[in-house]
Amino acid sequence: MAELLPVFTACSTCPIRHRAVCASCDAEELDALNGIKYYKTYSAGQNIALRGDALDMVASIVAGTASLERVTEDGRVQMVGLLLPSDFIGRPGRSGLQYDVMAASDVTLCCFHRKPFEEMLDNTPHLRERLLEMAMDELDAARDWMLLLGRKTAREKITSFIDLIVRRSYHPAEAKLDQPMKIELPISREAMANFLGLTIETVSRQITALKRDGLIQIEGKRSVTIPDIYDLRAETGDDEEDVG
Amino acid sequence: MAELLPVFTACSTCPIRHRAVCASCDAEELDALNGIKYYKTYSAGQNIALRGDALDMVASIVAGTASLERVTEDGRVQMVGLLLPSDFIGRPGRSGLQYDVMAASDVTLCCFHRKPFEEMLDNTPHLRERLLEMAMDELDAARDWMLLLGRKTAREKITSFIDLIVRRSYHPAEAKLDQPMKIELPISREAMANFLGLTIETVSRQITALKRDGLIQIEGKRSVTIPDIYDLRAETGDDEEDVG
DNA sequence: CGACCTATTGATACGTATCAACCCGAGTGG
DNA sequence: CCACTCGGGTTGATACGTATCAATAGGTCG
Repeated sequence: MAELLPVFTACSTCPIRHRAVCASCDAEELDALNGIKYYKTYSAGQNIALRGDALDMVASIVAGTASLERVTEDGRVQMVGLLLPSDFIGRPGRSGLQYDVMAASDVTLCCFHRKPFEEMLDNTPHLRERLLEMAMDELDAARDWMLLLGRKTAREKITSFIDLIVRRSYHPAEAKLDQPMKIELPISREAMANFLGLTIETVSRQITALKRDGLIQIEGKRSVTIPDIYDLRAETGDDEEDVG
Repeated sequence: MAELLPVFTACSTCPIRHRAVCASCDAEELDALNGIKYYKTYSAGQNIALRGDALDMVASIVAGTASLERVTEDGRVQMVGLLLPSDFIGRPGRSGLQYDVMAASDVTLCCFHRKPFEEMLDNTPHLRERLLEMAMDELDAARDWMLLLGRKTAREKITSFIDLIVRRSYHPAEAKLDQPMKIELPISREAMANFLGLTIETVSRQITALKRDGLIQIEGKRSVTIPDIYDLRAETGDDEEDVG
């Protein structure tokens, strides 16, 4: 099931080197991190850790997609975090997990045992600085997401999600917004439903409707082409104002 | 409208001294902060800053309640942050606001101009450490909130909100959970609706229903007595597991 | 080929939104 | 001191969007 994933040994060749928690570390700091890291892989569907567990590591996602999920007493599931490569798992200073961490696809993690990582945090201002930056970015993203969950229609939710994946798939500099764009949905319909606070049936129906309306084309189940990203964004319900 | 609020001049007598961003500062660091702080008040309903504005300060809430809000293009409003005393406003390293900041009641802020505060961050490890801690706490809270917005029923949303206010109103140590508890709702019905992703009418109806069911008693509009907090919590939809 | 999993499509139910009327207390002005 | 207005809140009737229940389709693997 899990295809063999390459093992990266040198941080300098790491694909997430410039976006992850180590992004602003200098060569010396990187050396120190390099000494305590280890890689770990999970296959799609596996849970990486469960709510209430003591997780004695923190990690960066090197490849694949993980999700954070919360569940009601009677089993309704809400995704509360979508973690793509370079995103960070775990909370320094606290080992008790607040949510389930799931591998949405095959996932490779660059892990650090909690203790040595926390010690490094104390000695490495760059590291804590970058972690704060990332936490605040996630907080902003979480707030966008709350608007989506609380106030958007099913159609707006789907278009917003596709736009989110577009934005994470293209570097802003190299994106050609006036040409058709193509993305791979990183998660299944069920995971999308859990992300968006919908049922799988509603997700499916809305995707069909967007296809019918010519806003997207679908090849297979996961591959989406957006003929005009502006047309799609006009359906997200978002204020146009370009912030951030 | 805005009653006169006391002006605090010494950090040592500040009511939020031990919970705010300055909580883990020592006397010397506090002195430095004290030198650059200034107080500012807003009256209920005023907006403190709007999305897209450049906010050249950061601040702690000393008294009152503020909210962060996001709005769709056609005016639907979702609250994305509920800021109570000791909570922090603003983002070091970025002046462009991602959301509107509103005074939900009369509010007193302890403000710092952005530049000197950011300089202090660089020289004061305790400060950045505490800020990271607070950002991660808010992230956890935001994720609970996402479960609420995405998957909970109206009744569960209301009971969850009341429980949230209970938890913020009583220090865990001094709370007597087996006795009736009394709180003041810090925000209007409309603000509750925007917090919970509901309409004001639904909020009103659910409160009436909880009253009818004997789970709460209401005096006036804002004062709520909870005869049995466990009964109320049984209605929140939350997994009982005590985490965090 | 059959079993299984994911996704799609259809019919209906239900929860919350919407539209509308009304209530209540506080301010305001005659 | 009463009539009026205004904002916030409650209650009622109905509409509508999404959930639910159910059947079917398509792809993959044994």
